[in-house]
Amino acid sequence: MTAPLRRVTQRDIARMAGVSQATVSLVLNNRTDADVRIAPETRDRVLRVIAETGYAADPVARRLASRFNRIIGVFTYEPAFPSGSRDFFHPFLLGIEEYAERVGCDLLLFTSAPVVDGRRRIFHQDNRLRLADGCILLGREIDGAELQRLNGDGYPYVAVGRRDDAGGPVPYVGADYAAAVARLVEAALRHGHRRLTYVGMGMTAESSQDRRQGFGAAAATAESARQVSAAPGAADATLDDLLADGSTAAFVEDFATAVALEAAARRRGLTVPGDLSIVTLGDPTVPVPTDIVFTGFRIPREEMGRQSVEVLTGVIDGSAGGLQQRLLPCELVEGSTLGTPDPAVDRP
Amino acid sequence: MTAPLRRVTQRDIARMAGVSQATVSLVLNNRTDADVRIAPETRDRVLRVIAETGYAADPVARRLASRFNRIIGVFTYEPAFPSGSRDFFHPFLLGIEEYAERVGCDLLLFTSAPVVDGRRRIFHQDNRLRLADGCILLGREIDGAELQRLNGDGYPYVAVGRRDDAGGPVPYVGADYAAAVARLVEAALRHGHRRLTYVGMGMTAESSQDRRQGFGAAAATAESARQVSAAPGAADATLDDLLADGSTAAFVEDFATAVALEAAARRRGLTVPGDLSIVTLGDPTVPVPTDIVFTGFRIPREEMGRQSVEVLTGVIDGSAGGLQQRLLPCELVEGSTLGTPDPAVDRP
DNA sequence: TCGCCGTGCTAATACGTATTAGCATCTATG
DNA sequence: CATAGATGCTAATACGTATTAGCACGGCGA
Repeated sequence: MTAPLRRVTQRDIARMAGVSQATVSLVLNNRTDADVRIAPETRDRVLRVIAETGYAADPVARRLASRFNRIIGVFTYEPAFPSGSRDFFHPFLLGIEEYAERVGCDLLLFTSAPVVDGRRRIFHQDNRLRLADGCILLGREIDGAELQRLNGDGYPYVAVGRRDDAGGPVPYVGADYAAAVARLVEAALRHGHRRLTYVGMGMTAESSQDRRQGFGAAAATAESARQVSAAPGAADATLDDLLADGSTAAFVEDFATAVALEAAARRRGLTVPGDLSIVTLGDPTVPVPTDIVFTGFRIPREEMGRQSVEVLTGVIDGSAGGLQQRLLPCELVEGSTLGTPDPAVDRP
Repeated sequence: MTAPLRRVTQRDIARMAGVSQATVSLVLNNRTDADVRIAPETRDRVLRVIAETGYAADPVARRLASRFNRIIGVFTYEPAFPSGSRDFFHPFLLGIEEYAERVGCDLLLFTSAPVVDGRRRIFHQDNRLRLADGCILLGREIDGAELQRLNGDGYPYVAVGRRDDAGGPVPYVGADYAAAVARLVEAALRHGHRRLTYVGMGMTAESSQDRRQGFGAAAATAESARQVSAAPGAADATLDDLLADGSTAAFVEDFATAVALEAAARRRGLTVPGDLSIVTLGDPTVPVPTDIVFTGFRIPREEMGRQSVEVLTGVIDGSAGGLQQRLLPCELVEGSTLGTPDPAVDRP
């Protein structure tokens, strides 16, 4: 083991080439402004020494001196790994990674952010946000107070998924849930469904609100359009509720709940979609094994990742005018769980 | 939009608290050495101002001044995303992420490294390795010259997967392929197989060498133990070759090749494992759909990721003595493709 | 009274780069 | 031959933090 030799610096290069440190920096950055002139021989000499030594500028010092780092931060607003939802977030990361590579940025995952009260916190004692030029926020729910603080600090960021204003507009790249749900509702109406039920997970997350709003708007002409809440574990109770209401189509926010509901229906001898149509409203957030292809839609996760980087770079260099909020369309999935309801019969 | 307000610095805090910048730094770092003393009242005053302003030290400046960054770099030595192998590498990343979180480090993905001649390069014009305190290297094949350079520079790194020396020992966390393959060969011998064939992908990667070595050592007592090379596309030719040789068991390095081989055998009316046993030597590196559970082993990818971070932190702070090379055991998979060979019959 | 020590803090400097004002030197021009 | 302008480079400084030598002050013992 040799002693950790000191890093080669611009000073060393300068000494070797017989110039000043400033000249090395100018050559390195290929500055050719009108008021910065380097003789070709000098430039070559410096470049030769750089090549010989294999010198590379220290990015940390560079960042301190100038303004940017070419680093994009990624903050995952979910409890620690390993968690069931990690597969759900992976495609976002792939898109982010792909676009970051294209624009020549490195990606900093803020794995060091501590978990307090079951969720990650951006702001804490030893906040490291500034390592990156800007940050992408991932997660089902994002604390509005933290968004507000980011806005206040003028820190460049983009949320993946639409977010309500928080002390100003929040830049985001989201999925157009409202439109996707509306199209599914319309499809159900065309199939002859008249009593629809939205089976949701909660009310707070923007992604839930958007789905509910799309449902409510599109189902306005139906005979009945209710919204209830349910969890995967309560599938039987949910099924009872649907049957009691006479609903023929369930729009289920959570994929796992849809799977459980279908299984419960089958156990009772009901057919899907004959006795009950089940529509899912997005990809599984936790892994659920099933052989059935549910009718529903797909969230353009990779594309959202890509575009979030695109928007972020715009926010960082200030070139993003009003284009800081985007909603991407979701692709509908033609599954086997939405169909024409059987003529009403007395059900047990 | 407000003008991008200047960052709050220690100077600002110092001014507000009526102390010097140095004092702020000392308070912030909770220094309580014998020769550094801060009166409790002063400390409280500074801390109060810090809390009020929400100040957080700039990690970049901190890194420039001190030595460490609490950033672990991850270099993926594969061509750009999207590539088929990304799912193979995901579990490594999960392990890395998990352990990084535990030790409070952030993760820097070097997505900016350019691809030259079909592979990523660590060293290039605008080398950013120094952003991180150390680096984890991922990839099937890693350029020995680059490892040598890392060793020469004294840059802390760890390879995931065993690597040959390169101007010195290479720190790594690998999988013990030799032992895993040897156990599978022994199982085949116990089943009565006498003519074995290793179906490989190449000779250069260390992971291939280790498997071949384990095969060769354990199969020494067999009547015949050959090694051939093959690709998934040439499954029929490979099958011909196996039958001509009279091999009853194929040890297939590449998962996709194993799947193709089984399909080819089935098309010819052969049974697996009756007519031919097929053993796989690791997880799929590209996604291959199959319903069959192949006998083989599982690479402890998440654990390798975790331990690579552990080793790296040791290398960085110099506390890792001789423990810089680890081989982890692979878990055997009891599949349905290794069995007792049918009594030899004339095959078409 | 002097020296000594402990206490609490600050001034100065280093880290490695980018930027800018400006100093020499040389050439062209009147 | 004085001067203006172009050319090629450097000195100085900023970025924000960590570290260290050392200053000022008060109390205490001799």
